[in-house]
Amino acid sequence: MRQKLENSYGFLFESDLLSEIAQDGRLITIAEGEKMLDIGDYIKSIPLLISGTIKILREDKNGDELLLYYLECGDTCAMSMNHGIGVSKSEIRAICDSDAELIVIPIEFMNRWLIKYESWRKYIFNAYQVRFQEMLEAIDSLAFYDMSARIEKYLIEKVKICKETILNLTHQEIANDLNTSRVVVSRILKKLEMSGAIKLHRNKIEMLK
Amino acid sequence: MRQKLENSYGFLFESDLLSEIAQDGRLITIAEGEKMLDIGDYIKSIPLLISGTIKILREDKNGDELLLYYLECGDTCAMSMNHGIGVSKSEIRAICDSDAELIVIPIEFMNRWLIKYESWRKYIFNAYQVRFQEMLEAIDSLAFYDMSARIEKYLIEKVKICKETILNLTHQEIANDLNTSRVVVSRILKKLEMSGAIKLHRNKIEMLK
DNA sequence: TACGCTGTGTAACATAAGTTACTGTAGTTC
DNA sequence: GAACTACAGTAACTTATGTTACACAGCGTA
Repeated sequence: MRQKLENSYGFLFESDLLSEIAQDGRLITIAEGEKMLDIGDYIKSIPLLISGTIKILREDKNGDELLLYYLECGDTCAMSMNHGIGVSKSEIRAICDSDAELIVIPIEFMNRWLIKYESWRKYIFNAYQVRFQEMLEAIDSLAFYDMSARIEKYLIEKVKICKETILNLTHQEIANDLNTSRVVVSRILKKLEMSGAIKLHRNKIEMLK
Repeated sequence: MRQKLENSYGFLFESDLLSEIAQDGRLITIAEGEKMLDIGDYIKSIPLLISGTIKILREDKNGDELLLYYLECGDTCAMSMNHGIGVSKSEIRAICDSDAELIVIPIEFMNRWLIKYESWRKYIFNAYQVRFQEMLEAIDSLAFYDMSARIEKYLIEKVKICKETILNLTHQEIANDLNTSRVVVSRILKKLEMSGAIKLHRNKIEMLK
C-alpha cells in the first residue's frame, strides 16, 4: 500500500502525511460496475483514488440519470469533504467505471490534517476547484449545447478517460449517461458517422479524428 | 463596520477572527446592476456579503447567459476560495441584484485563517457545500425539468430572495436568466396565469399561491 | 395631443428532441 | 441449425421549444 500511495500521491503530500495515510487509511479494490456510494448514503470516509475510474452521477426522482464527471487516479470526492462534525448525506451516486483501487480514510482525519499539513489543504482546495470546474462544464453542456454537441463531447471525454480510440459503448449506455433516449443517440451517431468523425460497430464506436 | 460585521457574522466567527476581519477587510457598497466580477477577471479578494443580493451567472461564447444562484447576507463566493499562491481567473460573472454591502478581504488571509481559526475552516467548507448544492440544483433544473417547471422554480426562488410576492420582473429578464426567449416565457407565464398560480401586470408578476 | 419606446399577447411556422413501432443482425445457447 | 437476446437502423409521428412577425397597450415626453 505504501508503494502505491507513493506512486500516486508521493509528489503531492509530504512524507509525514503519507505515513499517516498509510497508517490510518485502508486500501480497497472495487470491480467495474460496482456501486460505491448512492444518493442518500451517509458519507463516513474520504477516498483517494489510486487506479481505475469512477463515474459520478446525479439522479432525479423518476430514476433518470445524468453523468456529472469522472474521478481518476489522484482524485477524491468533493462530496466527501464536508468535514464538520456531522456526517452528511451524499447527493450523488458513484459507480466504478473500470476496476479501481482506492485508499479510504475515516472522515475525522480531514480536519486534523487541514490544520497540520499545507499539502493537504492545497490538495483539498484544489479538488474543490476541479470539481467546481467540472460541474460548470456539465452546466454549459446542458444549457448551451445541443444533443449532437453533447454526444461529441461525451465521446471525446471517454477517449481521454479510456485512453483508447475504440470505445466499448452501446447507444443505450450513452443515452443513460446523457439522460436521453437510445433512438436519439443512434440517429445522431449515424450523422456523425456520415460526416466521417466516427465509425460504428456493434458494441463499439471507433473515433476517427 | 465592526457593528455590521458583528450583526452578520458575529455568531459564525470567534472574536479574534472578527477583529482581524475588521482590521484587514474593507467595507464597500455596490449599486444594483453593477458588475462586480466578470468571466476571466483575476480574483484577488474574498467577499463577505453583509446586505443585498448578488447574482452569479455563467456565459457561453455566444454571450448567452444562465443564472446559477444568488448570494445573500452571510454568503461568500466559492470561486474566490482557490487560496493557493496563484491568483486564479473567474469562471463566472457576479452582478449586484439589489444594492449590496460587503467586506472584501485580500486573498492572502484565506490560508492563514484556515490554519488559525476553526470557525473560518467551518465557514469556508460550508460555503463550498452550499455552492455545490446550488450547482446540483441548477443541473437538475436543466437536465430533468421542462421550461415551465424551470420558470416556476425561478419565480419561487425570486420570492424567497426579494421577500415580496409581487416581483418586479419583465419577461425578457426571466428569459435572459434562463437562457431562453421572451416569447417562450410570455407563453408559459400566460398558462400559469390561466391556472391561477400568478397574475400578470406590466413589469410585475404577482404570485398568488 | 401626438409621438416614441418598451413591454406584452399571440399566431404561424421551423426545428430539435422524444416516442412508438417495426426491421434486421450479430452473437449466444440449446 | 433453430431459437433467443441484445443491439442497432430507421420511419413516422408527437411534443417542446425556439423564431419571426406583427398588433397593441402603458407610459413618459416633446
